[in-house]
Amino acid sequence: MMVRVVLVDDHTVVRSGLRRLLESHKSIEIVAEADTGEMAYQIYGEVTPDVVLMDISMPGMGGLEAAKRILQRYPQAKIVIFSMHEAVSFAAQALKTGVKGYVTKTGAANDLVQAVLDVSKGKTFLSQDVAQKVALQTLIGESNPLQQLTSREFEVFRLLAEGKRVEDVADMLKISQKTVANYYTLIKQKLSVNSPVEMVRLAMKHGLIDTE
Amino acid sequence: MMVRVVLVDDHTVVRSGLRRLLESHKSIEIVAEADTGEMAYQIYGEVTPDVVLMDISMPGMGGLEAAKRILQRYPQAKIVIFSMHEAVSFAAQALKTGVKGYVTKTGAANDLVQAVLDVSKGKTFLSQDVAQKVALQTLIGESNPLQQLTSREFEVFRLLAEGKRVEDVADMLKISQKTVANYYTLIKQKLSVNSPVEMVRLAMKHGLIDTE
DNA sequence: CATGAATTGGGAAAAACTCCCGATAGATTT
DNA sequence: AAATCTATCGGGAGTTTTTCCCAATTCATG
Repeated sequence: MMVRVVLVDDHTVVRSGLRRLLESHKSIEIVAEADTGEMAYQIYGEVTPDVVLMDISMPGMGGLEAAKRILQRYPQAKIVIFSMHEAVSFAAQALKTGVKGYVTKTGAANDLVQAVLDVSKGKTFLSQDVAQKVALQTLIGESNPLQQLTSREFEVFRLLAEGKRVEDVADMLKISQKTVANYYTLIKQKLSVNSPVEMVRLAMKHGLIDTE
Repeated sequence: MMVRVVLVDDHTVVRSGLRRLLESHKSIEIVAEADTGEMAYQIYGEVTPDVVLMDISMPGMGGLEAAKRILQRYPQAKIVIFSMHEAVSFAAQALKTGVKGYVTKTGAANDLVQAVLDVSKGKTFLSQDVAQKVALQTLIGESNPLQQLTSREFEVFRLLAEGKRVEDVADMLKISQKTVANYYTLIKQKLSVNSPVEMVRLAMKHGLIDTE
């Protein structure tokens, strides 16, 4: 029984690599590829694959947004998110949207195959490195305030913490500056930060931006 | 010939420890102690010691401010600053005020004795760990933009980089918010930082705040 | 279908930031 | 000793940001 997979990533080279990697496993078959979230949604309807493997960061609608759309239309869809971010918060955001697997690019190569296979069987998969961090945080009893943020708030927070100005964020998300400014205020309240500096440090602490 | 020393630190316990440490050396004699910068200044006039060993961080007028006052009145005073900060910038700020020695608390215990003895002989003393960093920075040709800041600007920068709000800084330094705001603008220009993120990175890079 | 959460943004006041300027006090130079 | 320079401190005023309040949609879920 083959596991039929759709590959979604905006980089052709990466798709080729992933295809090779996955197909080296005899029970996995790549039935289609897409290079945007929009296309992924469309293709899903056409081929109804067993699993969608999707990059989290893509121009236009990102991986999470695309996943959300697909899940909305096909609630039983099995999606694995493939991400460069090892931060717990990203995985949390992803899993909250309903995807079944979260794999980091830095993890073991076999993780990817495992994730696809596990998810195809109805299991959930989370990369070792992320699982490790979550476990530690939990055991230490350290709470992650970023969990309180909604998907959109998280996005805005991340961009602002990177140093983007309110105006830039508004442009990037195609919403008004007013909205971003309002989110900004809301986020600061939710996270109890009083200054932009504290916000940046919080983001650094949680690995959203690099310390350097 | 005994070296007559005045000890300045706001923590009684620390003073006791330092006294013990220094007096274990037969040629050092603690002739007085002070727990504030103000008192240090006053005592200096009364006992005119050979060396003043002063903690950099004390409530009220800090160690550097106190050193400045003493040096202003007694330009030949020999002062050793004792600090928790290993960052080059702190040492630079200290030496710029005219103190003769800078010793870190994390350095070797013997450094302290050595610093007092060296300075009493008219030499200058700088902790090994700091010297090491300075040397590396110099050899690598890396410049330290924080050097451009005046003493007060540096102070304001440090507090802001820690996440304090303009208002908090104004309260702490007992100056108006207006002044802090003006400094803030000036500092950003001098350091060419455009966002809080850059400010935090710069401060981290130079060890003013922890990486975490 | 109703309720609630999430997303979006307007209006208006408050706060922050910027830029320019002046005052003072010490230090340095001539 | 007088003039100059630098650091520190803040006012004025204009611009920008932030805040707070509120409302319209959309969408999911009970």
